[in-house]
Amino acid sequence: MRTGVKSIRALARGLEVFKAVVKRRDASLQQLYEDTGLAKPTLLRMLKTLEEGGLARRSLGDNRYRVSSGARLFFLPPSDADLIAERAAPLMDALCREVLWPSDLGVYSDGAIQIIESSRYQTPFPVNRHLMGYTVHVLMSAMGRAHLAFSPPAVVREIIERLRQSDDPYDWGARDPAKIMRSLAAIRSAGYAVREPGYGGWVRPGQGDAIAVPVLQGRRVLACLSLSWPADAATVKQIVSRHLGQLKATAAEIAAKVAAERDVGS
Amino acid sequence: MRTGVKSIRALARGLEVFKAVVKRRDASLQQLYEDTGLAKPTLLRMLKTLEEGGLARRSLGDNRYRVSSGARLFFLPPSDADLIAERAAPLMDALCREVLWPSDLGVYSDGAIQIIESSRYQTPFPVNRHLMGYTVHVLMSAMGRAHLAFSPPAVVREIIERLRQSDDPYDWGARDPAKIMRSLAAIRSAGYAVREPGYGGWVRPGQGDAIAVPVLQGRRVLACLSLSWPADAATVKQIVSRHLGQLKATAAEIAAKVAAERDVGS
DNA sequence: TGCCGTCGTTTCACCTGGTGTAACCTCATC
DNA sequence: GATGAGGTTACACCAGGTGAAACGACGGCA
Repeated sequence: MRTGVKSIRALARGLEVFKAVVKRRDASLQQLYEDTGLAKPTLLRMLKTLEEGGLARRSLGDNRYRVSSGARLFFLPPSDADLIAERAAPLMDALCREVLWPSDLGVYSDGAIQIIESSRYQTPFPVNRHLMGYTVHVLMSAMGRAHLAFSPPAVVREIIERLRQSDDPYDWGARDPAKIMRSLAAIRSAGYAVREPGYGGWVRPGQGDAIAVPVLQGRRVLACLSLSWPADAATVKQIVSRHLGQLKATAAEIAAKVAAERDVGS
Repeated sequence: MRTGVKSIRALARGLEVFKAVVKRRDASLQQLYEDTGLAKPTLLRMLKTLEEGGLARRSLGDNRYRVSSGARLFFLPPSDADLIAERAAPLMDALCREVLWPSDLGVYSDGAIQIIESSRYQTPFPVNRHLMGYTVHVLMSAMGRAHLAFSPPAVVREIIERLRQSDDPYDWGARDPAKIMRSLAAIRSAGYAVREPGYGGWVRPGQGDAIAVPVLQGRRVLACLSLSWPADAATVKQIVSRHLGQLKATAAEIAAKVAAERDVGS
């Protein structure tokens, strides 16, 4: 993105003040003055603005500033997927710079894999963009197969059971569990998943190909990270030998970042 | 307070942008442009700033802005007391302007009444300030007695039981429940509580006096609202005849505001 | 009661920094 | 490859953000 946009000092400082109020649950002007180093008139104006914006309030009784309870309305608790996507984004960006091919991040949700982040914008190659929020099929896509292969048996059973009831032809593979189990074993020993041959028509200017690895937290698959490229540019073997290591490393970094975040939250 | 402080436009607009992003869970620049009416370069700069401040992020995959999950760190869930205090403050301010004597707002917590808001700053008379956060005794203070008198019997029993185990001499009245019950009945029929004679030494330049009424939500006492004045300025009878109506009306308004807020939250 | 120190508020003049128009670039669609 | 929509950059104007300094309110102390 290489954005040369300048930021707005007045706003940045206002946010600093807000954070300072949050940090102390209540704060006097003097304390904020000491904490932030801003001039008192400046603080007064900013706190007035925060107050009018519904983020802070000033108590009558002690003239101290507090976080407005109305502020809770602005902060709907973020989903796990949001958190993972946010931690993953810079790492995926870095990966894309090294590898040049784009990668996607997906989570299992409701019988499908949902794309929650993607670096397709970052690559100069004509792969399909507009993928965010779309879903791909568990049994057909590289990410779905990686998710299954590295999930505990109980989770796998549950997902398969769910897919048996699906009307979608792409999910009908769930009716032959034995076959699925064989592929999953192969994926586990290889360390990565490819998509079911013939699936993935969504890369338009020629067939695309993809591999996927899991983002693991203990035994749980948090998400899956894929790498895509036009099929005519390289074979799976070539890509694996060149980039599988980087892909796995990125997945591990994502897991580590999310884990670090979890600790803070508790 | 009558504050002549000016607010900061850049900050106010930045908060608007943030709210706009919150409103749509994710938003393109174009959408924010339409929603806020701000120029796009302005939006870019503000969003950049929000991003750096950890409140927003821009997804790689679709270039859309979302609320950062890091914003969660700023958000400590506000307590009920905070919410009540915030709703009550402007009403207490108004009351104080009419009546000229200050009022306090308290909630029962852990065997005592905690002062969570106060309009003592607003009154020109030399009553004790610095009350926020202090606690007063349930059986002795006007607010504590109002709390008990208008609470359901089960709650009253629980509180009395708690106070029996207190070391504080001011709580020893709990050892004669029958006497307490008689006072509570009297308070209920009068519609307001006064403090136990002799209690309330904390109004310094001469004894102070106070009456208190409950802020009711259904059968629950959310908080208690008191009105204080120097004992030599007026008798309880005079104050009751002049101001009890206003005090009760204010308590009812507080209850209504909090109830309205609750509905939004659900 | 008067003095003093602390903390909050107001004033005001400087000039930085926020602002929007206009031009430009990128990408998707047909 | 033309068209249009959405996103970004450049630039020049001047509103508006800024902090020093003065002022005011309050509490503590003796």
